[in-house]
Amino acid sequence: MTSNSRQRVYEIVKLIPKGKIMSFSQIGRLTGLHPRTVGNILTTMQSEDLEKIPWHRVVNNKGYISSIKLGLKGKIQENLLRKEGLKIIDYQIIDYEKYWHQID
DNA sequence: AACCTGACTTCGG
DNA sequence: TCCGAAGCCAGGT
Repeated sequence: MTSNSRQRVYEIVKLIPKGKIMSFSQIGRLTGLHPRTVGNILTTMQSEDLEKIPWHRVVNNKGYISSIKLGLKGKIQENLLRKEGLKIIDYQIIDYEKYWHQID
């Protein structure tokens, strides 16, 4: 079910602390969804959810802001992450390995 | 039911 | 190390 998967993804993303990041594949493992599906869910978030869920803390496996493909949203994500103290050059988070949020 | 698509990953050269 | 191709599969049409 779509909304069911969506809620599972939201629950995980909500757990990411400020200044930390998670990858699509990490979230995929925790929710049992394919990483691409996680991305699909995040692209189709309603504006009401965008305010409540720290969607900007989700990046790809290489610490790259892949939402740049969507246009403006990518720039917004970059700005939000910078506000949380991350250094980013050309949508690539510097030293991204240090910022993974691990859930065991 | 079949086919298409994508905020992804992995692998081979 | 860097790129492109191949694999992936849930959702939408």
